[in-house]
Amino acid sequence: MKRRLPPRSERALTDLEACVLGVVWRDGPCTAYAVRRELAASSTPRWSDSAGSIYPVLDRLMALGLVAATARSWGERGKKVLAATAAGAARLRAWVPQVAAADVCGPTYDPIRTRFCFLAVLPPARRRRFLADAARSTRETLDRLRGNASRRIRPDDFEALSIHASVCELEGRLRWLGRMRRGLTARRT
Amino acid sequence: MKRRLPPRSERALTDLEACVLGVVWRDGPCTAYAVRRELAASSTPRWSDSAGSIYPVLDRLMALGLVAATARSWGERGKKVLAATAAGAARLRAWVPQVAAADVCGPTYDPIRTRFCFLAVLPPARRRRFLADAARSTRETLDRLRGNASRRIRPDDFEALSIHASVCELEGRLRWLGRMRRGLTARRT
DNA sequence: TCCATCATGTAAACAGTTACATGATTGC
DNA sequence: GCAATCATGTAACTGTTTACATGATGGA
Repeated sequence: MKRRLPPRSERALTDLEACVLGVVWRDGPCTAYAVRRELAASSTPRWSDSAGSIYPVLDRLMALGLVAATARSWGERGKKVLAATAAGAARLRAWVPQVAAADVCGPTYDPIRTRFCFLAVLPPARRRRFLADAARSTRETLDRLRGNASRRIRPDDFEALSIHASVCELEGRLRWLGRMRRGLTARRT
Repeated sequence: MKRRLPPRSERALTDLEACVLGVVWRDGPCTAYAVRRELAASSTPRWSDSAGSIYPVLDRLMALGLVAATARSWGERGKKVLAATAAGAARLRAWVPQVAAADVCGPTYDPIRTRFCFLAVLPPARRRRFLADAARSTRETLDRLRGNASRRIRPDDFEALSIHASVCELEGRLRWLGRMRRGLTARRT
């Protein structure tokens, strides 16, 4: 029984690893706590803000030599100030442009769409309600995002600019939901 | 040290569990293998088509009484024909409309957007290339999806209709990428 | 003085992936 | 006869989450 998983140093970074590396590169020098807060505040809460995920990832990045820590005295345990190394920046530069590969550019996973696939399980009246609820909830999020996006954004603040991506995505979803709604209503008569 | 995770029967279904339940409900009676093929063929390959994920999930669903299996003789191990129980259909009916809750209606996780957030790590010329590559790759996927969506779709085939959601999403992404591209180019001069 | 926030971690549980393993059936 | 597909699973691993645990700092 031969297991030959490639050693970690040869494997591609996971999205979480790359993301943490990116935050350290962009915001560093900073503490692990700050990274955690940053990820939690992200408009897409893909990852939990738990310590249990960030610290192991940072340990891995340090073992790979992509992130370096310098100790500062603080309290009993001290604190570590993190920064991306030159190798870390290079690794990030290699990771970012990988868009053609695999399924990076395909449709994303959308819980609404997944639920919609099984809409036949609901009676017709509740199908319409589903679409109405989804549209309302999406519109609420959209309004909130538009509020954030209307601020003045520096042209190199790519994270802030990325809010526009979410806006366009949700606008697309609303168009789709509207179409589906009209489809259901048309058939009702 | 008290660990009190709620017992499985009280916990909400994960999206994968609900999805497998949904496929069994919709396509059943069918084998586990057919469910696996179905998930693999899904336009959003969120989950791998591996046996190692499907069989444990089906075991859990059976333990919960949401899916029932009847054995058929086939080869040495036999085969199991699966179908959703009444409780399974009820559970699915409860799961589908949960759209207001939590982050179901927020922006999805988009690897492109995540990469974009760290675009500052690239020199300006490569930033433009990133956007061009992402747009080309997205357009390719979009053309393929539009091909599928142009077929005649029965009005209650919600899975087929859900392709339109992916189309709208990718159209939204293209609009965003175009805007970002113009933004970069404008500043270049 | 007390509370929110800053700060660092660990242990257990769990979900999901990868790789391995086996065999039957069907069509060329 | 052989390859593709149908069919069912297991074992090891790994990444992530949940919950627990501790303590410092600074402001009300």
